[in-house]
Amino acid sequence: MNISAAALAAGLPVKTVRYYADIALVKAPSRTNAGYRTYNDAAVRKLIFIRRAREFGFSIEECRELLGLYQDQDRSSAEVKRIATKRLQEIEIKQRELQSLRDELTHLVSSCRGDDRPDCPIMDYLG
Amino acid sequence: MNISAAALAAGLPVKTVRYYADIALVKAPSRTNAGYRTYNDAAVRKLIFIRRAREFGFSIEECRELLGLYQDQDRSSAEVKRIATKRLQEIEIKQRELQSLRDELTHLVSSCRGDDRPDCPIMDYLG
DNA sequence: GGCTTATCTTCTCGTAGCTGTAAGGTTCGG
DNA sequence: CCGAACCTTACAGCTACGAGAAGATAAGCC
Repeated sequence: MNISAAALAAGLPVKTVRYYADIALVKAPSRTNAGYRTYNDAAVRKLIFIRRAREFGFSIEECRELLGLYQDQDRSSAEVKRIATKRLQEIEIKQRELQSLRDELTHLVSSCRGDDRPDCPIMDYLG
Repeated sequence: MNISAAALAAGLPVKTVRYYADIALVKAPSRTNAGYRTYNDAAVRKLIFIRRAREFGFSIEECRELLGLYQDQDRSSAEVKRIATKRLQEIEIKQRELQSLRDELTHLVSSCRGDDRPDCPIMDYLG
């Protein structure tokens, strides 16, 4: 499987797959004589794993750690749970931040007439 | 007022104030003979305006636009409201994304025993 | 005046996670 | 056997700064 077939199978852009190889996250298992990267099913599974982890918002370094655990027969689920819980807490913090931004902005937007006059509570608030 | 006094008054790091000058967002109104940036109250007000807008998550380019409107006597509040509404929608979209991530991750985390055995529904899901 | 220290300047590099583009080699279909 | 479609590396660019270097200037203190 060359890189475009692997990328397609993994649901990732070719550029991203090459980038992951560059940073040694998921390297191509082999190369052809001409230097083309060659992927097998196991490598594609790793790429899919990374894609899903990225969709959860895990950083590349966290993905690297998770992938290590994925391939570790002797892992403890506690370690996985610890990383996931950390991410969950980050999400919750972000949510609270967004909620307070939203509340404030909603208030400002709804109190702005939005006509062709310059008076504007949004500007008043910012200035 | 030199840059550190202005930064303090605006509640921004010096580095950020210099950066805003570099990108012509808020330039220092003047310079001393030695080349030191000199700020006045009007410039500090602009910096504060930008800080507040950034806290709402507006991009630098949006801040530039908002600052233009801030200084425009003939602005229409409709234009301000349009930009703010756009930001509000982005926040709402982000919130929904985070909520579904949170739901999924919460489910996975709570179903993971988190002991020293390798069995883990989080890994099962990702792999 | 002179000395030390704080502050200023510009400059470049680094961050995260890619994406775009250029210049060139390889492979494949007709 | 030729052009199209693929592959390679390498480098620039994106956001919004932050870190750090090297050197000029200012300010405080005696």
